[in-house]
Amino acid sequence: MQKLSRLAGVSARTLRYYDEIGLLKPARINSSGYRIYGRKEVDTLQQILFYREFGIPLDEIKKILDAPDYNKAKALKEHREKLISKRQQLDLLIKNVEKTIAETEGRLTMTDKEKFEGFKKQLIQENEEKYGKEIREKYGEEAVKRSNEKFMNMTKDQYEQFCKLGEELMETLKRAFATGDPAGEEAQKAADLHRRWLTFTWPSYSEEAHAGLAQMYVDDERFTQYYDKDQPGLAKFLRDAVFIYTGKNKQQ
Amino acid sequence: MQKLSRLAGVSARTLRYYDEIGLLKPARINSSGYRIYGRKEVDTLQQILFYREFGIPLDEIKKILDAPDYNKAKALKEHREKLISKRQQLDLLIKNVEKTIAETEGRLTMTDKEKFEGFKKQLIQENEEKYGKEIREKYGEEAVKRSNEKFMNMTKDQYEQFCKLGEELMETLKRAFATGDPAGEEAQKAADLHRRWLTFTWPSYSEEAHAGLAQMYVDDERFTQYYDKDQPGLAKFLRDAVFIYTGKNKQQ
DNA sequence: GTTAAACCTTTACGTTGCGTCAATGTCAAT
DNA sequence: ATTGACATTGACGCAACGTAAAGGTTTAAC
Repeated sequence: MQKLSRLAGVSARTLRYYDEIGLLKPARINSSGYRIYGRKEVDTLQQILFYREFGIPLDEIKKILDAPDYNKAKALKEHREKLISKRQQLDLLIKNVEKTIAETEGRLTMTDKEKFEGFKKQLIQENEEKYGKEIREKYGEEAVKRSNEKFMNMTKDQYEQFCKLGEELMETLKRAFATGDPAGEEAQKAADLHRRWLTFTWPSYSEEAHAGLAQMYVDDERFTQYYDKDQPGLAKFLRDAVFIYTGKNKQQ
Repeated sequence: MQKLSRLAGVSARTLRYYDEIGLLKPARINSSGYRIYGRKEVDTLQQILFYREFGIPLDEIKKILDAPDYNKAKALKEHREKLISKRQQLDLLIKNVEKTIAETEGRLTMTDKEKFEGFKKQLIQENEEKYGKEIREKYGEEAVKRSNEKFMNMTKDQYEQFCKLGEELMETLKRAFATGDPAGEEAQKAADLHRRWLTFTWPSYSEEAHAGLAQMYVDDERFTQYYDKDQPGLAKFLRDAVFIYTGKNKQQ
């Protein structure tokens, strides 16, 4: 019965399985086919679980159970050997994986170390200086940390995509600005590119955060300066487009 | 085809399985249903094997294969984490097993330390003094070492059995001696008990060694003394019984 | 007394990565 | 035509259960 299963913390299925493989037979079976377990079976089950915790396969447990004590000790020692050799294999695997990781990173960072790695750090610092405080205040220390982590872990490929996306954004944005319509097709495409650009460095995307950042582009002059340097009004235009894109239609 | 399987060192079954799960589809299938693999597939297989060596499950490899490079590196790192946590679990298991082993041994040696452990050591010394040299000469240093090791590793239960068997042997031997017939039922029973008694401390049993030892009982006075102390002639009688038991019927 | 909830049963498929038959078909060489 | 090497699909097996499915039993509530 399930008293036993709950008592020992194993599933009923497990008991049935142990019965099936002959590891733990019930004391008797009543008229309606129910398995009835007695005190002795409880003890046996405890022993089974005891050995199972060590990861000893069930068929070996079966042997151990009806073996004298000295064989039990021997079995434990043998099992220890198996575990140890397993760990050695694991160690080897880990070593190899780490070597491979190191190599891949070596390829990525060594290829054009100054250009890529230098740029990266610089950009992070800029990122930190520019938006860090704001984002920190708005979304907490954790978010910034995760964002920087994500950026630090970017590979060269990702970084190149990121840059390309930034350029594309700028081009699209300028074309959209020429139309003058922040709800227009081009402007919305720019807003979408901006979202994709963001998700490269942001750990998670939300419309609120996106809209909030867009507003910051207008409020923070360092931002405004960056977007307006060629086309005055570009920051405001991007904000409007993003507001529409995110559904935050200016009512904030 | 099997060119590929041999080339890459995997079985044909493996290739079929990889096809089945969609991990590596052949380039095409010819008119009679044969799988044809091309250059590209060879490369892919190499990659698969590369990741497989790290113990990465096949469905993850599948994901990794059609993912960009930066995700491959990420996957490796994630896998490393898994391996490390696996190793931690293993370490825990090993620690527990070792603790248990230590406890069991503690119980065995502490229970009646002087009585059992003292006896054991004394017996080993006696054993060494008495037969050590002879056995060493006859069967080599290794055999003695293994024998002593086996004895040292005996548990209390085993030791008790060993003693009981020794007593039973003596009783049976004396009864057999009274019949005067070394080929008789009682004498052969004694010889068999002697064999069982030996296998407690001998790493392996052979009829030659058994017969050799029985002869030693007669040749070495320390042995003779032990067996003859109650019944003069007992050592000789045991030797004769063992010779018959082992089939070495005196012709040596 | 009926009915539902809780518990039991057997049967059987799914999991992972192939190994290992079995039964049968195809290709190249003798 | 035959033989041997190689191919195919299909199926079971492995460890230790989880997870239904389909149905019988017990117990408690109404």
